Amino acid sequence: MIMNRLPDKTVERLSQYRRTLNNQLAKGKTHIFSHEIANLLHITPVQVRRDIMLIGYSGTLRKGYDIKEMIELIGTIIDTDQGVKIAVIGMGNLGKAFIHYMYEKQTKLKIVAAFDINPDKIDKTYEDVYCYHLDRLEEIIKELGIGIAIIATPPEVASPLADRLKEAGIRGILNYTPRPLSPREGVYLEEHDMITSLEKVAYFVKA
Amino acid sequence: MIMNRLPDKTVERLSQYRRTLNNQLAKGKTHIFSHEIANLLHITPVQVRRDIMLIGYSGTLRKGYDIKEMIELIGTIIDTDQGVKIAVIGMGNLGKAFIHYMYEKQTKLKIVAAFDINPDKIDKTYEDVYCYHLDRLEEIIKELGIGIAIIATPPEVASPLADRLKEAGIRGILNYTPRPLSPREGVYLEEHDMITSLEKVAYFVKA
DNA sequence: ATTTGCCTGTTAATAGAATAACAAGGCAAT
DNA sequence: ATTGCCTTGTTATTCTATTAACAGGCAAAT
Ligand SMILES: NC(=O)c1ccc[n+]([C@@H]2O[C@H](COP(=O)([O-])OP(=O)(O)OC[C@H]3O[C@@H](n4cnc5c(N)ncnc54)[C@H](O)[C@@H]3O)[C@@H](O)[C@H]2O)c1
Ligand SMILES: NC(=O)c1ccc[n+]([C@@H]2O[C@H](COP(=O)([O-])OP(=O)(O)OC[C@H]3O[C@@H](n4cnc5c(N)ncnc54)[C@H](O)[C@@H]3O)[C@@H](O)[C@H]2O)c1
Repeated sequence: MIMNRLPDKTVERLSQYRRTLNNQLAKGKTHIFSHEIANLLHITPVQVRRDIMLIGYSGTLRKGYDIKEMIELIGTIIDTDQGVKIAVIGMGNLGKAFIHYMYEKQTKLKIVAAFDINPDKIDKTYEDVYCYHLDRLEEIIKELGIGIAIIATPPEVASPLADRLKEAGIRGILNYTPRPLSPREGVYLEEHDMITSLEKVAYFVKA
Repeated sequence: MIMNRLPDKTVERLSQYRRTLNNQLAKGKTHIFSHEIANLLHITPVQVRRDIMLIGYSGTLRKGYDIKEMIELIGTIIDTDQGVKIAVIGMGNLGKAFIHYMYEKQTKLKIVAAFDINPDKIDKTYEDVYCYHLDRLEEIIKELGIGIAIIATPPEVASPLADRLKEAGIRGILNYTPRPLSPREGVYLEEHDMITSLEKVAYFVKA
């Protein structure tokens, strides 16, 4: 199947569709209509159908979409076959929350290592994830074949860290530090900051 | 100043501009050019100028923008005078990370209460934030005048919780649960899920 | 057998956001 | 004073995303 680069937002929704579909499958459903998916995710049915069109899938006319097929198809699009290995840098509250969150999730994404500089955290295992000293960053990334890094360190170190990560061969960074990172050639970057979200909510609440 | 509803994305950036401007002010700068702001945030100068235009501010021609003035103006737009009070529901790793993050930040946004159902967490203070039993949710929201809630509980309880929050008079919800909430009349909703972000990164890394 | 109703798939229209283009102002150097 | 160079402010264009519109098809009801 020839697939042009999908729109950003469609990719985000595919991830959500899959999660929802998995839930429905677990409940014993085998087929689902676009408006059912839409209701579960609180978006419009048209948008669901449009996204499905973009990935080249087709439902059957009066039965809707085959849940299992669709889950698998989404898998071939957003997963890689071998799965993606992830590292968390900074084992504070936030880093731990992420590891806890990903623990025992059935996705192809797997947090396989954590890094810190605080001796209290190093060489300990938190929910199956081993924490290494930051000095070993490049070594472990190579050894385990880690592709994506989540930055959850204090803001000051985010930028130099991103440089090291790029050099070490990391292909994608998820930055939770409030310090925005400059895009680096060949490294996909995604950022999120709570204060920005909160101030946005506050603004629209005020109006 | 008559101000139409600002675009979503502009509001997000205003929050970031202010943070950056505060940093620069602390370094002793008094004026700043659009391209300097742009570099610090890794966006384009045009976009900075356009946003500034939308809020009706003007810089001086060869000196750029007066940092102090601009910080104040952004304040009048996204802050409310009395500040906004915030509650965190769910004092797990994530809830604690948020409280820690907001602690001692100089913004008008203030986390003033936490709620949980686990006796180990209740009636304790974490970084100046007191944790109440969920039973007292409505009472405390009214008493303290809380306007925004951050949901960091297990996913199952998110939806009923949102109903209670609405009834209690909450105007904005920031949902960090992977369960999408349906919009509720009169309550501004913002959501973020790490797995979606990760899968998005994974997709674009793969391509 | 025909009609009705309800889905899908796709194209067309609209809205929203980012980028490009450029006029105008003023400082600095000459 | 004139020229050249930056920088702002704003309008126009392009790009991206969402929503609307509708043709096509099948199943069930009449
Ligand atoms: N985006 C958001 O919504 C959000 C929310 C909360 C916190 N934050 C940010 O996330 C970051 C982490 O927050 P937290 O609450 O977990 O903080 P924390 O202080 O609990 O954890 C930081 C961890 O990073 C470690 N660390 C320090 N320097 C390091 C280095 N050079 N390399 C590797 N590890 C290092 C520390 O030892 C500590 O374990 C902070 O930058 C904070 O501002 C963001
Ligand atoms: N969006 C993200 O990026 C992200 C990341 C990590 C975790 N999460 C989600 O955030 C939530 C919290 O994660 P965590 O790691 O802090 O989990 P956690 O288990 O550490 O914390 C959950 C807390 O909620 C409390 N709680 C349970 N039921 C409650 C109720 N009815 N009312 C109030 N409090 C209640 C528990 O006592 C506990 O303290 C989970 O839903 C998790 O899936 C989201």
